[in-house]
Amino acid sequence: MSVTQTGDKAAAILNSARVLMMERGYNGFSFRDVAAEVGIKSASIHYHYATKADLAVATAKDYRETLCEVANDLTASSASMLLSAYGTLFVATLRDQGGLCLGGVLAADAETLPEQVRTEVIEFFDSQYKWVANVLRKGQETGEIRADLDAEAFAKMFVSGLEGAMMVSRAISQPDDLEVALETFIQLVRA
Amino acid sequence: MSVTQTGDKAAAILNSARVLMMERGYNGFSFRDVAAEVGIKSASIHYHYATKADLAVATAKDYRETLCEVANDLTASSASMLLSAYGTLFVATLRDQGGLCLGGVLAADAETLPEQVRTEVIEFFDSQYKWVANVLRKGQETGEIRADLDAEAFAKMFVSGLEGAMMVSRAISQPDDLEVALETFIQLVRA
DNA sequence: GTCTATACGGTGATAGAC
DNA sequence: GTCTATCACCGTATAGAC
Repeated sequence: MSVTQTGDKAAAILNSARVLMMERGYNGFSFRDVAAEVGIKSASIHYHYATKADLAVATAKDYRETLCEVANDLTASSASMLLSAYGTLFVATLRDQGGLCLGGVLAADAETLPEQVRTEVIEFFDSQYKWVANVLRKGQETGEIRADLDAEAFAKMFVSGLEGAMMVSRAISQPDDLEVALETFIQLVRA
Repeated sequence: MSVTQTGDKAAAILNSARVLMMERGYNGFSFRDVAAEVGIKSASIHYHYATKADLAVATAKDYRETLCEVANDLTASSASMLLSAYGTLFVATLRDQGGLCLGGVLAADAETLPEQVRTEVIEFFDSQYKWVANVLRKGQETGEIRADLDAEAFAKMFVSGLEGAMMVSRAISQPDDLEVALETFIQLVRA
Protein backbone atom coordinates (compact mmCIF):
# COMPACT_ATOMS: atom_id res chain seq x y z
CA MET A 1 0.00 0.00 0.00
CA SER A 2 2.46 2.54 -1.25
CA VAL A 3 1.30 6.13 -1.15
CA THR A 4 4.05 7.64 -3.27
CA GLN A 5 3.43 7.78 -6.98
CA THR A 6 6.83 6.44 -7.95
CA GLY A 7 7.64 3.22 -6.16
CA ASP A 8 10.69 2.63 -4.06
CA LYS A 9 12.43 0.70 -6.81
CA ALA A 10 11.74 3.37 -9.41
CA ALA A 11 13.18 5.99 -7.08
CA ALA A 12 16.19 3.83 -6.31
CA ILE A 13 16.82 3.38 -10.03
CA LEU A 14 16.53 7.11 -10.60
CA ASN A 15 18.93 7.83 -7.80
CA SER A 16 21.47 5.31 -8.93
CA ALA A 17 21.28 6.56 -12.50
CA ARG A 18 21.81 10.12 -11.30
CA VAL A 19 24.92 9.28 -9.29
CA LEU A 20 26.41 7.16 -12.05
CA MET A 21 25.75 9.76 -14.73
CA MET A 22 27.23 12.54 -12.61
CA GLU A 23 30.38 10.46 -12.37
CA ARG A 24 30.68 8.97 -15.84
CA GLY A 25 28.23 10.63 -18.19
CA TYR A 26 25.39 9.29 -20.31
CA ASN A 27 27.53 6.89 -22.29
CA GLY A 28 29.54 5.88 -19.26
CA PHE A 29 26.83 4.07 -17.35
CA SER A 30 24.80 1.02 -18.29
CA PHE A 31 21.56 -0.62 -17.22
CA ARG A 32 23.69 -3.37 -15.76
CA ASP A 33 25.54 -0.88 -13.55
CA VAL A 34 22.28 0.50 -12.22
CA ALA A 35 20.83 -2.98 -11.78
CA ALA A 36 23.81 -4.10 -9.73
CA GLU A 37 23.46 -1.12 -7.41
CA VAL A 38 19.72 -1.45 -6.99
CA GLY A 39 19.86 -5.20 -6.56
CA ILE A 40 17.78 -6.34 -9.54
CA LYS A 41 18.56 -7.54 -13.05
CA SER A 42 19.08 -5.13 -15.92
CA ALA A 43 16.05 -6.45 -17.78
CA SER A 44 13.85 -5.42 -14.86
CA ILE A 45 14.77 -1.78 -15.28
CA HIS A 46 12.89 -1.67 -18.56
CA TYR A 47 9.69 -2.27 -16.61
CA HIS A 48 10.18 1.07 -14.82
CA TYR A 49 11.87 2.97 -17.65
CA ALA A 50 11.31 1.61 -21.13
CA THR A 51 14.54 2.90 -22.66
CA LYS A 52 17.82 4.41 -21.53
CA ALA A 53 16.73 7.73 -22.97
CA ASP A 54 13.56 7.61 -20.86
CA LEU A 55 15.60 6.95 -17.74
CA ALA A 56 17.96 9.80 -18.52
CA VAL A 57 15.12 12.23 -19.20
CA ALA A 58 13.42 11.34 -15.92
CA THR A 59 16.71 11.67 -14.06
CA ALA A 60 17.52 15.03 -15.61
CA LYS A 61 14.05 16.40 -14.99
CA ASP A 62 14.16 15.36 -11.36
CA TYR A 63 17.62 16.84 -10.98
CA ARG A 64 16.58 20.16 -12.46
CA GLU A 65 13.47 20.44 -10.31
CA THR A 66 15.39 19.59 -7.16
CA LEU A 67 18.17 22.05 -7.94
CA CYS A 68 15.65 24.79 -8.65
CA GLU A 69 13.98 24.16 -5.32
CA VAL A 70 17.28 24.16 -3.46
CA ALA A 71 18.38 27.36 -5.18
CA ASN A 72 15.10 29.07 -4.40
CA ASP A 73 15.44 28.09 -0.76
CA LEU A 74 18.91 29.60 -0.45
CA THR A 75 19.15 32.62 1.80
CA ALA A 76 22.00 35.09 2.11
CA SER A 77 22.62 38.60 3.33
CA SER A 78 23.45 39.91 -0.13
CA ALA A 79 23.30 39.09 -3.82
CA SER A 80 26.95 38.15 -4.06
CA MET A 81 26.64 35.95 -0.99
CA LEU A 82 23.65 34.31 -2.61
CA LEU A 83 25.67 33.60 -5.74
CA SER A 84 28.42 32.27 -3.54
CA ALA A 85 25.99 29.93 -1.79
CA TYR A 86 24.74 28.77 -5.18
CA GLY A 87 28.28 28.06 -6.34
CA THR A 88 28.97 26.23 -3.12
CA LEU A 89 26.34 23.70 -4.14
CA PHE A 90 28.64 22.79 -7.03
CA VAL A 91 31.69 22.73 -4.77
CA ALA A 92 29.93 20.42 -2.34
CA THR A 93 28.82 18.06 -5.09
CA LEU A 94 32.35 17.65 -6.33
CA ARG A 95 33.89 17.39 -2.88
CA ASP A 96 31.36 15.06 -1.27
CA GLN A 97 30.30 12.96 -4.24
CA GLY A 98 33.19 13.29 -6.63
CA GLY A 99 30.58 13.90 -9.28
CA LEU A 100 29.86 16.73 -11.69
CA CYS A 101 26.65 18.64 -12.15
CA LEU A 102 24.30 16.47 -14.19
CA GLY A 103 23.55 19.37 -16.51
CA GLY A 104 27.21 19.86 -17.28
CA VAL A 105 27.86 16.18 -17.79
CA LEU A 106 25.01 15.89 -20.24
CA ALA A 107 26.16 19.05 -21.99
CA ALA A 108 29.52 17.41 -22.58
CA ASP A 109 27.81 14.38 -24.08
CA ALA A 110 25.37 16.49 -26.07
CA GLU A 111 26.49 15.35 -29.50
CA THR A 112 25.74 11.70 -28.75
CA LEU A 113 22.58 12.30 -26.73
CA PRO A 114 19.08 11.18 -27.72
CA GLU A 115 17.04 14.20 -28.72
CA GLN A 116 14.67 14.08 -25.75
CA VAL A 117 17.59 14.13 -23.33
CA ARG A 118 19.18 17.05 -25.09
CA THR A 119 15.94 18.95 -24.81
CA GLU A 120 16.12 18.48 -21.06
CA VAL A 121 19.65 19.89 -21.07
CA ILE A 122 18.36 23.05 -22.71
CA GLU A 123 15.67 23.39 -20.08
CA PHE A 124 18.23 22.89 -17.36
CA PHE A 125 20.42 25.77 -18.47
CA ASP A 126 17.43 27.97 -19.19
CA SER A 127 16.34 27.58 -15.59
CA GLN A 128 19.78 28.16 -14.11
CA TYR A 129 20.53 31.18 -16.28
CA LYS A 130 17.24 32.73 -15.26
CA TRP A 131 17.83 32.17 -11.57
CA VAL A 132 21.32 33.68 -11.61
CA ALA A 133 20.35 36.62 -13.82
CA ASN A 134 17.50 37.40 -11.46
CA VAL A 135 19.80 37.47 -8.45
CA LEU A 136 22.18 39.73 -10.33
CA ARG A 137 19.52 42.23 -11.32
CA LYS A 138 18.37 42.52 -7.73
CA GLY A 139 21.94 43.06 -6.62
CA GLN A 140 22.31 45.80 -9.20
CA GLU A 141 19.22 47.53 -7.86
CA THR A 142 20.76 47.73 -4.41
CA GLY A 143 24.07 48.86 -5.86
CA GLU A 144 25.92 45.83 -4.59
CA ILE A 145 26.63 44.36 -8.02
CA ARG A 146 28.55 46.20 -10.73
CA ALA A 147 26.03 48.23 -12.70
CA ASP A 148 27.98 47.98 -15.94
CA LEU A 149 27.44 44.22 -16.14
CA ASP A 150 24.88 42.67 -18.41
CA ALA A 151 23.03 40.36 -16.05
CA GLU A 152 22.16 37.80 -18.70
CA ALA A 153 25.71 37.72 -20.05
CA PHE A 154 27.25 37.30 -16.63
CA ALA A 155 24.74 34.61 -15.71
CA LYS A 156 25.74 32.58 -18.76
CA MET A 157 29.42 33.02 -18.02
CA PHE A 158 28.98 32.20 -14.35
CA VAL A 159 26.93 29.03 -14.74
CA SER A 160 28.76 27.58 -17.72
CA GLY A 161 32.04 28.71 -16.17
CA LEU A 162 31.28 26.81 -12.99
CA GLU A 163 30.48 23.75 -15.09
CA GLY A 164 33.82 24.01 -16.83
CA ALA A 165 35.76 24.64 -13.64
CA MET A 166 34.08 21.66 -12.06
CA MET A 167 34.91 19.42 -14.97
CA VAL A 168 38.51 20.52 -15.39
CA SER A 169 39.37 20.62 -11.70
CA ARG A 170 38.20 17.06 -11.31
CA ALA A 171 40.05 15.95 -14.43
CA ILE A 172 43.37 17.33 -13.22
CA SER A 173 42.79 16.14 -9.65
CA GLN A 174 42.73 19.68 -8.26
CA PRO A 175 39.24 19.86 -6.77
CA ASP A 176 40.16 23.02 -4.84
CA ASP A 177 40.51 24.85 -8.13
CA LEU A 178 36.73 24.95 -8.36
CA GLU A 179 36.51 26.93 -5.16
CA VAL A 180 39.24 29.26 -6.36
CA ALA A 181 37.28 29.87 -9.55
CA LEU A 182 34.08 30.49 -7.62
CA GLU A 183 35.75 33.02 -5.35
CA THR A 184 37.24 34.81 -8.33
CA PHE A 185 33.82 35.03 -9.95
CA ILE A 186 32.36 36.52 -6.79
CA GLN A 187 35.22 38.97 -6.46
CA LEU A 188 34.70 40.22 -10.00
CA VAL A 189 30.99 40.76 -9.73
CA ARG A 190 31.10 43.10 -6.76
CA ALA A 191 30.77 46.81 -7.35
CA MET B 1 60.93 8.85 -50.09
CA SER B 2 59.10 10.59 -47.34
CA VAL B 3 61.14 13.00 -45.29
CA THR B 4 58.66 13.46 -42.45
CA GLN B 5 58.99 11.08 -39.54
CA THR B 6 55.29 10.30 -39.35
CA GLY B 7 53.89 9.05 -42.61
CA ASP B 8 50.93 10.52 -44.43
CA LYS B 9 48.60 7.82 -43.17
CA ALA B 10 49.69 8.23 -39.59
CA ALA B 11 49.09 11.95 -39.86
CA ALA B 12 45.72 11.43 -41.49
CA ILE B 13 44.70 9.08 -38.70
CA LEU B 14 45.83 11.58 -36.09
CA ASN B 15 43.90 14.34 -37.77
CA SER B 16 40.76 12.30 -38.12
CA ALA B 17 40.95 11.17 -34.52
CA ARG B 18 41.37 14.76 -33.40
CA VAL B 19 38.31 16.01 -35.27
CA LEU B 20 36.17 13.10 -34.14
CA MET B 21 37.20 13.43 -30.53
CA MET B 22 36.58 17.16 -30.53
CA GLU B 23 33.06 16.41 -31.68
CA ARG B 24 32.16 13.32 -29.69
CA GLY B 25 34.75 12.68 -27.01
CA TYR B 26 37.02 9.75 -26.28
CA ASN B 27 34.23 7.21 -25.91
CA GLY B 28 32.28 8.66 -28.79
CA PHE B 29 34.62 7.73 -31.61
CA SER B 30 35.80 4.33 -32.77
CA PHE B 31 38.61 2.90 -34.84
CA ARG B 32 35.99 2.11 -37.43
CA ASP B 33 34.98 5.78 -37.64
CA VAL B 34 38.58 6.83 -38.17
CA ALA B 35 39.18 4.04 -40.65
CA ALA B 36 36.18 5.06 -42.73
CA GLU B 37 37.42 8.63 -42.92
CA VAL B 38 41.00 7.75 -43.75
CA GLY B 39 40.00 5.09 -46.26
CA ILE B 40 41.50 1.99 -44.67
CA LYS B 41 40.21 -0.79 -42.44
CA SER B 42 40.07 -0.44 -38.69
CA ALA B 43 42.57 -3.26 -38.18
CA SER B 44 45.15 -1.28 -40.13
CA ILE B 45 45.08 1.54 -37.61
CA HIS B 46 46.68 -0.73 -35.04
CA TYR B 47 49.77 -0.81 -37.21
CA HIS B 48 50.23 2.95 -36.68
CA TYR B 49 48.83 3.17 -33.15
CA ALA B 50 48.78 -0.02 -31.16
CA THR B 51 45.82 0.85 -28.93
CA LYS B 52 43.10 3.44 -28.72
CA ALA B 53 44.85 4.94 -25.71
CA ASP B 54 48.04 5.33 -27.74
CA LEU B 55 46.16 7.10 -30.49
CA ALA B 56 44.48 9.43 -28.02
CA VAL B 57 47.74 10.26 -26.28
CA ALA B 58 49.44 11.08 -29.58
CA THR B 59 46.48 13.19 -30.65
CA ALA B 60 46.35 15.09 -27.37
CA LYS B 61 50.10 15.72 -27.36
CA ASP B 62 50.02 17.04 -30.90
CA TYR B 63 47.03 19.21 -30.07
CA ARG B 64 48.70 20.71 -27.03
CA GLU B 65 51.94 21.45 -28.85
CA THR B 66 50.13 23.06 -31.73
CA LEU B 67 47.95 25.18 -29.47
CA CYS B 68 50.98 26.32 -27.49
CA GLU B 69 52.69 27.38 -30.69
CA VAL B 70 49.64 29.21 -31.94
CA ALA B 71 49.19 30.96 -28.60
CA ASN B 72 52.84 32.00 -28.48
CA ASP B 73 52.55 33.43 -31.99
CA LEU B 74 49.56 35.59 -31.09
CA THR B 75 50.20 39.31 -31.15
CA ALA B 76 48.03 42.07 -29.75
CA SER B 77 48.33 45.67 -28.63
CA SER B 78 47.57 44.88 -25.02
CA ALA B 79 47.26 42.06 -22.52
CA SER B 80 43.48 42.03 -22.58
CA MET B 81 43.50 42.03 -26.38
CA LEU B 82 45.89 39.10 -26.25
CA LEU B 83 43.53 37.21 -23.97
CA SER B 84 40.71 38.09 -26.31
CA ALA B 85 42.67 36.72 -29.26
CA TYR B 86 43.35 33.56 -27.30
CA GLY B 87 39.67 33.15 -26.51
CA THR B 88 38.80 33.76 -30.12
CA LEU B 89 40.69 30.57 -30.96
CA PHE B 90 38.04 28.73 -28.97
CA VAL B 91 35.25 30.71 -30.60
CA ALA B 92 36.60 29.90 -34.05
CA THR B 93 36.92 26.20 -33.30
CA LEU B 94 33.29 25.99 -32.23
CA ARG B 95 32.01 28.15 -35.07
CA ASP B 96 34.04 26.67 -37.93
CA GLN B 97 34.36 23.06 -36.82
CA GLY B 98 31.45 22.63 -34.47
CA GLY B 99 33.92 20.94 -32.18
CA LEU B 100 35.09 21.58 -28.64
CA CYS B 101 38.62 22.06 -27.38
CA LEU B 102 40.23 18.63 -27.17
CA GLY B 103 41.47 19.37 -23.67
CA GLY B 104 37.97 20.15 -22.48
CA VAL B 105 36.43 17.14 -24.15
CA LEU B 106 38.95 14.83 -22.55
CA ALA B 107 38.44 16.54 -19.20
CA ALA B 108 34.76 15.70 -19.43
CA ASP B 109 35.61 12.06 -20.12
CA ALA B 110 38.30 11.99 -17.44
CA GLU B 111 36.68 9.38 -15.25
CA THR B 112 36.62 6.77 -18.03
CA LEU B 113 39.98 7.68 -19.56
CA PRO B 114 43.04 5.42 -19.68
CA GLU B 115 45.64 6.72 -17.27
CA GLN B 116 48.14 7.81 -19.92
CA VAL B 117 45.51 9.92 -21.63
CA ARG B 118 44.50 11.55 -18.39
CA THR B 119 48.12 12.45 -17.76
CA GLU B 120 48.11 14.30 -21.06
CA VAL B 121 45.01 16.22 -19.97
CA ILE B 122 46.88 17.41 -16.90
CA GLU B 123 49.78 18.59 -19.06
CA PHE B 124 47.37 20.38 -21.34
CA PHE B 125 45.83 22.48 -18.59
CA ASP B 126 49.19 23.09 -16.97
CA SER B 127 50.43 24.63 -20.20
CA GLN B 128 47.35 26.73 -20.80
CA TYR B 129 47.17 28.01 -17.23
CA LYS B 130 50.79 29.05 -17.40
CA TRP B 131 50.37 30.89 -20.68
CA VAL B 132 47.34 32.86 -19.50
CA ALA B 133 48.79 33.62 -16.07
CA ASN B 134 51.91 34.96 -17.75
CA VAL B 135 49.91 37.29 -19.97
CA LEU B 136 47.99 38.51 -16.95
CA ARG B 137 51.09 39.27 -14.90
CA LYS B 138 52.54 41.32 -17.74
CA GLY B 139 49.27 43.21 -18.04
CA GLN B 140 49.35 43.93 -14.34
CA GLU B 141 52.86 45.36 -14.64
CA THR B 142 51.67 47.88 -17.21
CA GLY B 143 48.61 48.67 -15.12
CA GLU B 144 46.21 47.47 -17.77
CA ILE B 145 44.93 44.50 -15.79
CA ARG B 146 43.29 44.81 -12.38
CA ALA B 147 46.07 44.66 -9.81
CA ASP B 148 43.86 43.04 -7.17
CA LEU B 149 43.50 39.88 -9.24
CA ASP B 150 45.46 36.74 -8.50
CA ALA B 151 46.89 35.88 -11.89
CA GLU B 152 46.93 32.13 -11.30
CA ALA B 153 43.38 32.13 -9.98
CA PHE B 154 42.04 34.14 -12.87
CA ALA B 155 43.91 32.00 -15.37
CA LYS B 156 42.24 28.87 -14.00
CA MET B 157 38.84 30.49 -14.05
CA PHE B 158 39.35 31.90 -17.54
CA VAL B 159 40.57 28.72 -19.23
CA SER B 160 38.23 26.28 -17.52
CA GLY B 161 35.43 28.83 -17.87
CA LEU B 162 35.97 29.01 -21.61
CA GLU B 163 35.87 25.21 -21.75
CA GLY B 164 32.56 25.18 -19.94
CA ALA B 165 31.06 27.98 -22.00
CA MET B 166 32.13 26.19 -25.16
CA MET B 167 30.57 22.94 -24.02
CA VAL B 168 27.31 24.40 -22.77
CA SER B 169 26.78 26.83 -25.63
CA ARG B 170 27.12 24.00 -28.11
CA ALA B 171 24.83 21.74 -26.09
CA ILE B 172 22.03 24.29 -26.01
CA SER B 173 22.58 25.31 -29.63
CA GLN B 174 23.56 28.86 -28.70
CA PRO B 175 27.10 29.07 -30.08
CA ASP B 176 27.09 32.85 -29.73
CA ASP B 177 26.92 32.46 -25.97
CA LEU B 178 30.59 31.52 -26.02
CA GLU B 179 31.51 34.88 -27.49
CA VAL B 180 29.31 36.61 -24.93
CA ALA B 181 31.12 34.78 -22.15
CA LEU B 182 34.51 35.65 -23.60
CA GLU B 183 33.64 39.33 -23.85
CA THR B 184 32.40 39.34 -20.28
CA PHE B 185 35.64 37.78 -19.09
CA ILE B 186 37.65 40.44 -20.91
CA GLN B 187 35.46 43.21 -19.55
CA LEU B 188 35.99 42.01 -15.98
CA VAL B 189 39.75 41.73 -16.18
CA ARG B 190 40.40 45.30 -17.22
CA ALA B 191 41.54 47.78 -14.60
C1' DG C 1 51.12 -1.66 -44.71
C1' DT C 2 46.83 -3.34 -45.52
C1' DC C 3 43.75 -6.92 -45.80
C1' DT C 4 40.18 -10.75 -44.07
C1' DA C 5 38.59 -13.26 -40.46
C1' DT C 6 37.68 -13.74 -35.94
C1' DA C 7 37.78 -13.70 -30.86
C1' DC C 8 35.62 -11.76 -26.95
C1' DG C 9 33.29 -8.68 -24.04
C1' DG C 10 29.88 -5.16 -23.42
C1' DT C 11 25.50 -2.80 -24.82
C1' DG C 12 20.23 -1.85 -24.99
C1' DA C 13 16.33 -4.29 -25.69
C1' DT C 14 12.69 -8.12 -26.04
C1' DA C 15 10.02 -12.58 -25.14
C1' DG C 16 8.01 -15.34 -22.13
C1' DA C 17 7.98 -18.05 -17.63
C1' DC C 18 6.92 -17.31 -12.86
C1' DG D 1 7.57 -6.96 -10.95
C1' DT D 2 11.28 -9.75 -11.57
C1' DC D 3 13.45 -13.42 -13.59
C1' DT D 4 16.20 -16.24 -17.39
C1' DA D 5 17.46 -16.52 -21.87
C1' DT D 6 18.55 -14.58 -25.89
C1' DC D 7 19.21 -11.26 -29.59
C1' DA D 8 21.53 -8.13 -32.67
C1' DC D 9 24.59 -5.23 -32.50
C1' DC D 10 29.14 -2.52 -31.69
C1' DG D 11 33.62 -2.02 -29.56
C1' DT D 12 38.89 -3.06 -29.31
C1' DA D 13 42.17 -6.07 -30.46
C1' DT D 14 44.80 -10.06 -32.62
C1' DA D 15 46.46 -13.63 -36.10
C1' DG D 16 47.97 -14.54 -40.28
C1' DA D 17 47.67 -14.13 -45.50
C1' DC D 18 49.18 -11.09 -49.08
